[in-house]
Amino acid sequence: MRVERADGPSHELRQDAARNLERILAGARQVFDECGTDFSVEEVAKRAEVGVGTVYRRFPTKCDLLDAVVFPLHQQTLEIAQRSLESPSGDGLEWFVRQATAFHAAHGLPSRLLWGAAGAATVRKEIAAAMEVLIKRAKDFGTLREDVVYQDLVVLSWTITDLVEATRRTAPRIWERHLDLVLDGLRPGPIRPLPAAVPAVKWDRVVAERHERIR
Amino acid sequence: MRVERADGPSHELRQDAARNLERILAGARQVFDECGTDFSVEEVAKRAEVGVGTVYRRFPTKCDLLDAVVFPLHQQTLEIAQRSLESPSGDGLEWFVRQATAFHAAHGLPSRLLWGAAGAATVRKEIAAAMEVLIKRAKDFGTLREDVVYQDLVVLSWTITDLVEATRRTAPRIWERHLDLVLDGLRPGPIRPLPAAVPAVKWDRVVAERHERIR
DNA sequence: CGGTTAACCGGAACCAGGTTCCGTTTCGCT
DNA sequence: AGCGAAACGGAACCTGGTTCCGGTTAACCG
Repeated sequence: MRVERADGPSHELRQDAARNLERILAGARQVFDECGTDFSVEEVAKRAEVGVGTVYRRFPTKCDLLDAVVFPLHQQTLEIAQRSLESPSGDGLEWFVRQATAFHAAHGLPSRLLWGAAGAATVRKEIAAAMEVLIKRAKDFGTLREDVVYQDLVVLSWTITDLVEATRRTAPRIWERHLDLVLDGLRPGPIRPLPAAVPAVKWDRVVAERHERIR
Repeated sequence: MRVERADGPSHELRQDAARNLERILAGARQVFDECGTDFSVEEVAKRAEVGVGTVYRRFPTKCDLLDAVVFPLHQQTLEIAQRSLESPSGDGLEWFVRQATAFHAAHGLPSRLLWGAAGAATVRKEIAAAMEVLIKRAKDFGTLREDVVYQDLVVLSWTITDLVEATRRTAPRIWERHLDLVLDGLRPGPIRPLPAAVPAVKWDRVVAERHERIR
């Protein structure tokens, strides 16, 4: 008797409401692209040519609105995981980590927000299942330490995506060097050559960009 | 003829002003301990038994106030760096990274804010100098790959401190395992045993804590 | 000491942005 | 056409950072 959530209306929307919902989503995507998470609900309403009240009936909070905008990204990450299962070789895991990170780097959303969004949990579980398979394969093929567990890979992805976020504007490829380093380890031994480091002249800008100030 | 900044008054403060400055700093430290970066200036003023206007004359913005509170942490990190120079062995670098991370874990400030604070730049340079020495020694002693550069260590510290921040409440030691992993690498080979992973029952909470929602 | 004044004080007012409220309008149905 | 539920819009509200300004006071001078 009452519509519960924006992501799963329990009854048909009235024609005008449906039209406005589309407009709101379109406007939100637009504003989000421009401002990232700093987008203002007022601005979204303006783009959608709608009152703020209308936005808020559909999305009770700014956070819900963000969830809706972000929703497709979960699905796309899952698809990367599934694609990396296709070849049964041992490097699917590494391929997945690289692809997923590159994909993440391409859009501007902090991974904490991406995976904290409502509805992310179920997708996360599916990705986890895929990763367990990838991990097993990598161990079988001898490309991964036996004592590494799923958790470690998750933590690794957290650190790498945080790095991506901090350096997107100033050194958008630095995460690749760091990932290579983590895969091989910092100790001397049988290693592959690393990608180039950031040129010294650029480094100060990289540092400045990562260090933020409040508000 | 005009006092420029709170961190370096160019003339003596009037007695009442000096007293209030102390109170404000004390209050700010207190409130910051309780609320982290969400502390409100109004609350600081209340603790200091002072009007907001008084706080704002001393610290033109909330950010400046935070800088003042955070200032001692820079110095302490530098001291860790200097202490790790004392022994001329090859493991000073690793010791420094571990100590500095542990120190960082002990207080609640995101490292981006810590190092973005005004006045951090000079300390950073001193720490960098120390790290260059530590890196050289580690390479000479054969405990560090030859192709690793200063930048890599900085990036490593960024990722590890971000991890610390994300897991402080739920898995405050997980960064140690991850650091061990990064030092040795994820590939099979001559490795040392890792610290335990997070127990499965706890893991969901760790994940939930890291994934934040907007506002 | 009283007078003078620049420095200082407090808190009301302002502003921005998220959220709520409610009188008005519109859709969908009979 | 008439009716009620659903939807609309935007003014009003709230929180928290920041600014403003009339009143107060420390410090110094005659």
